[in-house]
Order: sequence, then structure tokens, then C-alpha cells
Amino acid sequence: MPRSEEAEWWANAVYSAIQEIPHGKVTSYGHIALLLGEPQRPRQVGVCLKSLAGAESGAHFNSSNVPWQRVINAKGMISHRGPGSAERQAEALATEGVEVTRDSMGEIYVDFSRYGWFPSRLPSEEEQEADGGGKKMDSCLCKSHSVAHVA
DNA sequence: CTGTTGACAGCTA
DNA sequence: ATAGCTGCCAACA
Repeated sequence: MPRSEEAEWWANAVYSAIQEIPHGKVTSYGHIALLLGEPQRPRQVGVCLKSLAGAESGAHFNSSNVPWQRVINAKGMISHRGPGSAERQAEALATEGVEVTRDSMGEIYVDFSRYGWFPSRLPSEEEQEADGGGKKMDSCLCKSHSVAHVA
């Protein structure tokens, strides 16, 4: 299948998955990729977020209906991609009650053990598998990172 | 058109 | 604990 369609499917899936992240919770780029069945493409998740339409664009998926601020890297750190970007993300998270911390380097972190959201399956997908099969879901594979940066 | 650069992450040394 | 490699692929110089 054509690459453009593939890319469109991917972007659509990424945005949809991110919309499943509960208010006040955060997850990682890698986990979004994992939920989509593409564990080796966490970078492409970031690529999609980079091109997320603005709130006033009128696009189906835009920065006002896609909680982009709830996606951070696997270390629990808010990746910087431009001047002040990490600050804005931290502020957006603080608005929804997520407490952030900073290390000596000024890097901003979120404690996954408190705000992490790492379900093994996308909530919407669980509904689809609602057939009689005794498929037990392995609850949650929370990576209790315990915020490594203990120094 | 080739080479680099990323909103990343896991493995290796 | 830290640094370097590798996989991935779109955007850009």
C-alpha cells in the first residue's frame, strides 16, 4: 500500500491513542507505539505530534482535542524541542494536576509511579475483543521507573 | 539525490 | 551509571 496512506493511518492511530490518555496522567512515546503494535517506532510518534495541527486549524485532530502534553519520553522527562517548549508542556501538565520536578540540569520530570498510564491494551480495543473468548487481560504493565534520576 | 537530524527507546560494552 | 549503536522513517539542507 502507498506510503501516504500508511502515514495517514499512523498519524490517525497516534492521535486517537493519545486521546485515550486520562486527564492528569502521562505516558511515553514508546508506549504509544507499543499500543499501536509498532514497538520499534517511538520516533514516528514524535513526528506525528510535531505536525499536529493547531487549535484553530479546524482539523479533526488538533492541539485542543489531542492531549499532546501527556506524552513524554521513557525516562519520564519532558523532551525539549525548541526554546520554552518544555516549559509550556510542564505548565499544561500542572494545569491538570500533574506535579513536575526538575533536576540540577533544569530538566523537567514527571513521576511515572504517580502519574504514569501504561495499559497493555488500548481501552477502545478491549471493547472490540468483547467476544466470549476467555482472553484475560494482563491488567497493567506499569514500569515503576521509580524516577531513576536519584543521583 | 545523498546526508543529517530528530517530540524515542532498547541493547551492548 | 554512562556512552555508543541500531532500528525507524519523515522532514530538511
